[in-house]
Amino acid sequence: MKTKLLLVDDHELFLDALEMIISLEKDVEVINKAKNGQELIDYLNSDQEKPDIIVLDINMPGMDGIQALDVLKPEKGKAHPYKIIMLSSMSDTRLVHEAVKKGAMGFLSKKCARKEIVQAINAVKNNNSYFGETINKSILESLKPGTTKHKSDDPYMLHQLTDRELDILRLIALEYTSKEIAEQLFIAQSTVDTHRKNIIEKLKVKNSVGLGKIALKHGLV
Amino acid sequence: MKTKLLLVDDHELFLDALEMIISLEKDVEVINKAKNGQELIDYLNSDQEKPDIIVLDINMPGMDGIQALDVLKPEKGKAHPYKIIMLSSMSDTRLVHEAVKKGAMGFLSKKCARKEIVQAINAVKNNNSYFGETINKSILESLKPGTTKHKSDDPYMLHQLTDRELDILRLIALEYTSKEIAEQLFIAQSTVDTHRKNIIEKLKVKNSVGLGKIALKHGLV
DNA sequence: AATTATCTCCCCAAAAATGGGGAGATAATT
DNA sequence: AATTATCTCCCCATTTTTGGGGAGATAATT
Repeated sequence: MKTKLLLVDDHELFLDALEMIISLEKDVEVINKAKNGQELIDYLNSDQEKPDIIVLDINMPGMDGIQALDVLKPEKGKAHPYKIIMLSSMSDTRLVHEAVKKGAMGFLSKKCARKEIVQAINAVKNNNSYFGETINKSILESLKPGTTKHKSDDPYMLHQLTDRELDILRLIALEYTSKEIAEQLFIAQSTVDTHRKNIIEKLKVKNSVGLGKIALKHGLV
Repeated sequence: MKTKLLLVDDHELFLDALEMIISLEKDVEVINKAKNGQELIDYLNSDQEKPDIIVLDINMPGMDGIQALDVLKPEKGKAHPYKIIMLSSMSDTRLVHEAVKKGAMGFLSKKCARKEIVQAINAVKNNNSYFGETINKSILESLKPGTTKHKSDDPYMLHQLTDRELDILRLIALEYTSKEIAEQLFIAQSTVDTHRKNIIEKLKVKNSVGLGKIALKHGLV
């Protein structure tokens, strides 16, 4: 029986290419491809053939890979119904930890060599986990003391903000004043100011310029 | 004689995969691959076999695709020595214009279907240009009246600033106040304020948050 | 010689943001 | 029942930014 794969990536070209690489292996077959998290979920909820392994890109518009992992979370006590290999452009340690915590069994950087993806599939197929060489290096690197990480590059930085704070942050980054934001959201200017204060505090920046930069870095604007 | 290709992308996995897709075509051959702009330039400056067509990713660390185009620019009056197809994750109209202006003959989104890359190669091989369907759509979209173009994405936007203004802009983007900037540059705070005023005016933004975003976009910080 | 650009600095006033504090309402969780 | 989180709003004062004006010094260009 061939191992059944489902590939998820928003770039069709990459998706096709990945399929070709994987199809060279004779004991593996790609049963479907999805262009975002939603398509993945929809497929799994349908009554079509279920995959053994899901290769899941992290950066996707709409529902991203990490969010998709949340949805795929198995019921308490049960094992993960699917074996998952994450793919990412950046090999960010935090992302690796996050993904593993949410049940991923493998993690590959897109910078990895072709053979790594095959190795990863074989490893995961046998219930082992696989983390690319690049990833291992970056994990070791991050364990070194004294390595200054740019806090503002933390992809989960914005998770500590509430929904409302995200609204406000976005509008600040769009160069609106507190008064304008208040008018748009039908709340008092003082409320906007309070939110602004709290966001600056939470994100550890000096002023609204810092807020704008973080919003930009995280694709909020 | 087979058409000789050189592929440039920072993701090795994608590079390998792209090579496989292209290798299915019998009149085309991939003679080399590069992982960034510098490797590309180095290869072209070496005495190794020269490619007919270069497939060039835009987003790469270090020297990106657009910068590489600058370096590859032919001497005045002469035609481009290489035919270039740009690849990009985003199909940004501005990028397309920029790339075409700098001599690219094709532009593809990574979202494109597999066959598009083949079509693009064939078109460019015969001295035609090729722009993916996705791209065409976005160009047409941008020609629609009422479509606000993002002026802040103009890569030459900062050229209108004087050296001193660039200094100030950078410090503002680093979240310093006028007073702090004045102290660092040994000038009066009023001078910094004047500069700030002028920069906001020149860059057509609403406030310092806009300045921060532009500085970030242009790698000033 | 005259113009232009740049950098510098100042005046003024209004608007906005920053940084403390507190506090009520609601909803969710423990 | 009590705690916690979130969103809302207000008070205060201070600092910073915005937006208008003008103007002198210098250097470069026409």
